[in-house]
Amino acid sequence: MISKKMKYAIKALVYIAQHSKENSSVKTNDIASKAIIPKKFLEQILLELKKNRIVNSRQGSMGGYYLMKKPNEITLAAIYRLCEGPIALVSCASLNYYEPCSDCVDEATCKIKFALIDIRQKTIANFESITIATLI
Amino acid sequence: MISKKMKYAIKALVYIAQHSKENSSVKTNDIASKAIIPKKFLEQILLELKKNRIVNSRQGSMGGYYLMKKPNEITLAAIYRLCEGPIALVSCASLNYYEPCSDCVDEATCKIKFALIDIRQKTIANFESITIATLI
DNA sequence: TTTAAATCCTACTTATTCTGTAGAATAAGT
DNA sequence: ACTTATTCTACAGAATAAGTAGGATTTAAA
Repeated sequence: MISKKMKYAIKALVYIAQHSKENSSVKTNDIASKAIIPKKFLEQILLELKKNRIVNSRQGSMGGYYLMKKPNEITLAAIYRLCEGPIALVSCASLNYYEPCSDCVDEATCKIKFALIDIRQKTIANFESITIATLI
Repeated sequence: MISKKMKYAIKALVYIAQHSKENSSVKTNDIASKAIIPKKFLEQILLELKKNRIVNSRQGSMGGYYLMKKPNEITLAAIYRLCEGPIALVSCASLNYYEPCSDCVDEATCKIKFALIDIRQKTIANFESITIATLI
């Protein structure tokens, strides 16, 4: 199960994609009330999405958030990595966040590792097939 | 990422599958020391695997654990559900543990739900393709 | 029948993560 | 200046993770 953070992130991105017209931005307040997300929690999430260049923002009274990428370029995989961490089920099966298992007996012959690398590949493919565009 | 509990469960099941001969059982102590798993934690995990009829046990000095199913009948999906809960990423996309989202705006038209039901199906297929037999 | 060795059971602990809140600083438009 | 937004940092309460502790129970063998 994903965290509420990730669910809110998805809902917020979908909302922004649906409600931003040409050169416009969407306010945190609107997203929070319409998509039913605790506002102060949402602020933090949007800030993190901004740090990762998925959205950008304008401050001030005409401010708000807007997407920095096309909806079909924002994949579930990217959101997952941001909110939940590595997609791999164990660190030794991760490409970007590889770490040996502290309780590993023999990594070279560990069949669990190879099986979970296979799962990771399939999961990434699944997660990349879904984007904000498919959720609008 | 899976919990240590689940990783230990997998390792223990693999160890039992590898080391139980005809009518024999495997001791917690052996599993713990050879597979590098904290013993008291492992006890709890094996107890839970027993409650779920994946393993069975004998008490006493010749006691220990043995598989209740064939290795190829113990799927990653079953172990996951036992250790981590539902496979679905959100409760509203779960079949066995369905619950509506508390923050849902309109479930009937929620595209996130449908996308995550799709992900669930694919994940289940992936998790069922791996069994203890493939990890021996 | 006693004893040793194993599982079984319940409770507790410690650290971390999750899910938010609070409040002030900063920026921009009117 | 004033209003309205984002930005930043800190904090708090609850839940979960990852074990530990200690004894009760069961069984086989001496």
